[in-house]
Amino acid sequence: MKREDKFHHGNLHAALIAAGVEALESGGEVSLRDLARRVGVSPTAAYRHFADKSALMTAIAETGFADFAARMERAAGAGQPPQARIMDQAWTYMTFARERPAMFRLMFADDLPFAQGGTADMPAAQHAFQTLQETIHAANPAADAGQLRGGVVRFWAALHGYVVLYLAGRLDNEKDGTRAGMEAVIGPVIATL
Amino acid sequence: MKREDKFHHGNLHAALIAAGVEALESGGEVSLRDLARRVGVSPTAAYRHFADKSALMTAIAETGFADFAARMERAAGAGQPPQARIMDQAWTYMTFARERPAMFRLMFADDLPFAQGGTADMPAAQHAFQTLQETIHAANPAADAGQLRGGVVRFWAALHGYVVLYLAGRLDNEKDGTRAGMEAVIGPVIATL
DNA sequence: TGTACATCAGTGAACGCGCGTTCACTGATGTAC
DNA sequence: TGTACATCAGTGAACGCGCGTTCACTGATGTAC
Repeated sequence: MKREDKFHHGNLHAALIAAGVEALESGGEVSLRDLARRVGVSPTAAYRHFADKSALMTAIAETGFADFAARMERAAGAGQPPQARIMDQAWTYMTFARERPAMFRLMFADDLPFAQGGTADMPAAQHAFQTLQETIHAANPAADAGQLRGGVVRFWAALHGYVVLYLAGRLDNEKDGTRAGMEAVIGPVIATL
Repeated sequence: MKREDKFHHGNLHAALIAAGVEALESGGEVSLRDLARRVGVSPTAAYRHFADKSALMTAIAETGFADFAARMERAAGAGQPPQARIMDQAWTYMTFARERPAMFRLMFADDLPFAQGGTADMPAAQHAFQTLQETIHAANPAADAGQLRGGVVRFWAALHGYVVLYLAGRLDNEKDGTRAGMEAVIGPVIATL
């Protein structure tokens, strides 16, 4: 047992985050009081570990980015030609959003402090972004920095928009939810990189 | 004065929607009670005109789509070659989102009843979509139905993703907020249509 | 090894708030004769 | 033209809820001598 496995008390920090993850998986809104309840602790106790609610939410989002980055990295190493690896990452992105929609929304919410000025202080998010960037660079090694960035943003926007519209029920969910459906839409964008 | 311009009471339906639009422009969350307050009426009165809060929110979103569709149609008729008209629509989309971010978020929220199963019962939304579809069709008259739909979804996803990431502060807001910045990213997607 | 004490992770109660919705009602409007 | 009446858009009070956050506190842990 590690030092963090103390029973009587302690480890509340991690427990609150875990409860938050759980709450996100099982639906809607996450409240600080509810997380305290799940952990079996008074609401006040959370303030010993987080400055306020948004700090807690940021920490929860961070675990989402960690999972996300790990999946993206796995996908990036899988296929053979860069284009196929990019498509694998696209499907991974889509799959993550479908499996953990509430977490996905939190990660890309715009009312959290870390949203301002990008995710500079969110290493896992940076990591996922870089993984993608490297694969896109591999697909077109001759590209200069500007072209590369333009390509990354283009691909990311297309993919993110597709996923977001899908989650919002704005696409044809039967067809567009399949890998083939996604490839038909995203494929030509990859070809522009 | 029309029949709807009654003073003493009446016209609450329109007044509540107008208050909702106003509340959205001036920031965050919209509550039914707050709208009633703005109009100078008891919260209960709203239920004479809307089944519940989400019906009110849907009506508010509807006015957003009406404005949006009108702007999109104007943009579609402006430039000369189809590609230029498509880009005009892209910039219009982006501009709408920047000018009315809270309304934009409401329109594309996924927790409103109309989100389920697309926006079939939201004529203005359909209208905007069709305007875009027609311009894209004009850009490639030889496309069959499947190709056309694929193209529309591709363009829409790229554009929507770009705008959403922009609003969430995930892009380089200085550069990507300009028309030139957007064109560099979106242009190659238009070329795939 | 045993005692004194500082530290600090927790508690419990409260503050002040706003929300969506329901209830029984009132009082002005407009129609029928 | 005047009266009786039904309609229906509003009111006011309440229900029950949950929220984030602050306050003064307690009681277990671990360190110093």
